[in-house]
Amino acid sequence: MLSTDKGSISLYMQIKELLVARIGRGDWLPGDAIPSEIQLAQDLGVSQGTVRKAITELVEKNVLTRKQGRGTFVSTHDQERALFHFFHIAADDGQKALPQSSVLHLRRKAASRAEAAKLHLPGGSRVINIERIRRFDERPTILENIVLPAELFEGLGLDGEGNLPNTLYELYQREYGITIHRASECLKAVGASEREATLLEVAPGAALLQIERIALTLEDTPVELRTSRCNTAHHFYENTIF
Amino acid sequence: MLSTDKGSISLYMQIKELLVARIGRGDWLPGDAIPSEIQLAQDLGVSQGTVRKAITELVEKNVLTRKQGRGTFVSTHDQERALFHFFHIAADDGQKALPQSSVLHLRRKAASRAEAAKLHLPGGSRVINIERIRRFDERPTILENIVLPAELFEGLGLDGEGNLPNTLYELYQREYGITIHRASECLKAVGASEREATLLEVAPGAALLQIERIALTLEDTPVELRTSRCNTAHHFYENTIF
DNA sequence: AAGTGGTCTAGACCACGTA
DNA sequence: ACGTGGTCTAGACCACTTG
Repeated sequence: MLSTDKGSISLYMQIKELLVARIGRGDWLPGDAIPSEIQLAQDLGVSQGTVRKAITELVEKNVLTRKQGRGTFVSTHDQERALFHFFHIAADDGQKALPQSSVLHLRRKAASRAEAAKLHLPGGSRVINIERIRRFDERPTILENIVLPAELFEGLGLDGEGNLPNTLYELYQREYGITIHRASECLKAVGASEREATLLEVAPGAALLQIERIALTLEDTPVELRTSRCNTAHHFYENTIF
Repeated sequence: MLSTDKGSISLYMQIKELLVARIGRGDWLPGDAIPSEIQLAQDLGVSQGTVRKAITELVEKNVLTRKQGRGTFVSTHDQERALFHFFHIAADDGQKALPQSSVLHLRRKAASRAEAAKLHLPGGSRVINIERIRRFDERPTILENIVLPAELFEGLGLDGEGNLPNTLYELYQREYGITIHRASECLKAVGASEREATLLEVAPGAALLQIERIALTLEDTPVELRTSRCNTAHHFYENTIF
């Protein structure tokens, strides 16, 4: 099981990988408690400190959550996490709230070459394409275009298009067992097209903030492409550099 | 020195604060080695593991850098750090390089009300204002407007305006003992003014990416305001969410 | 009271860099 | 050879949550 050979990687690293593998395999679902540190230490034949070090690094990566006196749990995608971890738009007064979403269309299609490449799919794979508009206080502010591998999200949206929840990442996790752990975003300033201008109620050519996100699972598999175009007249994208 | 009372915070936290205080005070300068873990443990009357835990958290915060077999050092602002930690603009082909900078003007003035508030200065304090343009391959791409408290950066730029290095954070650290540890950025898309359009060689009203940064020291004191307006026709702002 | 994570110790041995 | 950080152990006690 665990290797203590001279050339092998450290025990706590092996334990980390083992835990990640078991979570990825679904042994423990988001929200479940994993065995206690002492229990794991006995099972694996190492000391508690070694298990603890492995768990500590997974807590730092947001994979696990410790609760003193209760146990260690697989992290979930609650509203909190969606809001503070993956949603970076705030109002000019500093207030942060999730906007209301309404779906403009939801359809299946063949992936474009660029989409297939970014999602690591074979050329011509089927994808689900969602376009939705997000409003703060009734004011349309963000236009989102989302692309998902159809294979991974089978049946999504087939029960009526408008039935999607506001926080999609909760849905991915609950219904499809897919947990988004990382994302990389590319931001540009672009001019609004005629259609975008109409939908976002701005002048054609007005400056919009474009955010291209690739969302990844724990194993770094890309599973969602999301392009947002955002009217930043009364909102901004915030980023903290540590 | 260290308190082991019941109500007090944990030993390793106290050690962390002590180390931060000594670094802030200049006991060890950036690039210096701090005493070894064993040495510190003896001095403080705790075990190596406790010192180690304190140091580990400071390494994660980029305050210290460990080098196996050599020691633990106060982090420095080398080019690497400037490039990968605080500079988030990359070319469309993914290449990342620091642009060349040229100063448009450097002057002293009274802080505006907003500037004073953001820098936590008393109203009407003197500030240094730098405007510079940054070019990738001769193409003007970023217009930067920088505001610094004059008190902290005495004498900056008085030896000829154009003499500033490309990576200012290195200068702040080397010449003024000020190390930038954190920054918070607010991004918007804005239309180019006439002047900006001329300088950046774009059409007036063209969409520019505006980045407002507040840079902070280890003690979370704001010491620099930087507003960048960036032509994102061939570049983008990248952000990774963990 | 029992079980969990959180802190801390004292010591062992390994891997690495320097002299 | 020596000193540094890096890993690991076995055990202690504390703080918190739950039955």
